[in-house]
Amino acid sequence: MHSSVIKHIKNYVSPTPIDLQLFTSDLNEITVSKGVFLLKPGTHVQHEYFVTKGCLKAYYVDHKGKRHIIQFAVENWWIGDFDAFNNRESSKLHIEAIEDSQLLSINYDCLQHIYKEAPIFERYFRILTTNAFIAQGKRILSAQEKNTRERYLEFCSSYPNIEHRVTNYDIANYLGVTPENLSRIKVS
Amino acid sequence: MHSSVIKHIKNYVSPTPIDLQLFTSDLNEITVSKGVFLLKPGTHVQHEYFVTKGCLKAYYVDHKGKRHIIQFAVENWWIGDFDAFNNRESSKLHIEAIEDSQLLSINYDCLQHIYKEAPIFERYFRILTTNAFIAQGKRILSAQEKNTRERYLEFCSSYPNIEHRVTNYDIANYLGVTPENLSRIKVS
DNA sequence: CGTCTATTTGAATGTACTCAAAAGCGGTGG
DNA sequence: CCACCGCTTTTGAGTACATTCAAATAGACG
Repeated sequence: MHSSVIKHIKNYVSPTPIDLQLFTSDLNEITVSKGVFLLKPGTHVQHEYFVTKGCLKAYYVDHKGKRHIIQFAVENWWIGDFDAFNNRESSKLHIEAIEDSQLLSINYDCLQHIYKEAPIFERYFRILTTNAFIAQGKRILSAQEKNTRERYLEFCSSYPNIEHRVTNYDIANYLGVTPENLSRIKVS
Repeated sequence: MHSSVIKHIKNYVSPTPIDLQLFTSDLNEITVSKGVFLLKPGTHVQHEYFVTKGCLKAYYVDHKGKRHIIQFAVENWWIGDFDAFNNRESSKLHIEAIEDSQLLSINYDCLQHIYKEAPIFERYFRILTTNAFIAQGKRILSAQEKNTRERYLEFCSSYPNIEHRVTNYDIANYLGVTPENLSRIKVS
């Protein structure tokens, strides 16, 4: 039942069976239906989540009521409010299931314990975070350098098939444009 | 001579003297004058750099010849082409000294050796990268949510005093606006 | 002092935005 | 099975903000 996360881990590092046992014994399985919130603003964030099935979105609602999609997560992605989780603050994000989904959750204190006992996971998350940081840097560059159409096409190729799982409304908010504008560029 | 990086490390983790000795023995001191390039595109990236004195910028030149500032680095910041460094690719960035600067460099192979011998540095860089990732996420949100003036003021407060060390031209490129536009918002 | 670069100002253009409304689509219940 | 409801997508018109191109001014550095 933890096979997908084990496979993911082994893509990056080579843990011993004991390391893996330590890690997976702290995971909990969660099932959420489409439309259900895993997290809402103001919550004390105790967990991060690995998606084994389904699709979710994390978004921020600004002071004008505008929604900004921080990330989508499909199978084999981690999702959470990383700022709140790591800095022990209350959440500023909504995390909502876009499809019926299955997740594995890891608790903050458990993760600290894992880091202490099995530093290989320090390495695993260092590598994941480095990759995420690099990808996010490219997202900034892309927003500065490219127009809406180019960014939309880039988005579709970097999250394959996601345009069929997610509304244009959400994609527009991810790209930082209005749904009207995204619609227009798709037509012409 | 490595005191500033040691102090920085101790802000995040608690290495043993042996760990520190291992780390600092692999550092090399570098002095660069204003205007000198530490890195140019197409170079095989072997090092990342810790700034002990001075100020540098990392930027990308796109296919239209436009410059995009990826990051500035002042005292106690790490700078480098993280994508190229971590993925063993050739550089896509320019890194240039804005002031006469002093740096400590760490070699890729040395760093892998350090990770193996002293996993505490795996932790150090995991924490730094996590913080950088979170800060960068805020930069994306800020660009979507705020206008140029608000972003400029935010920039000045998050990099204190940097507006006196860096040209408006560079700040505009960092913010993803034209120098003309930045000039206008500062007047009115 | 002269040159080179950075900054400011001006005018015209363009892209994306807002507000508004219509059309399309999917799901639910009668 | 169809009618209705809510949400998403599309279309339209007017507006705002940043851009481009051009030129003048100011500042830094040798």
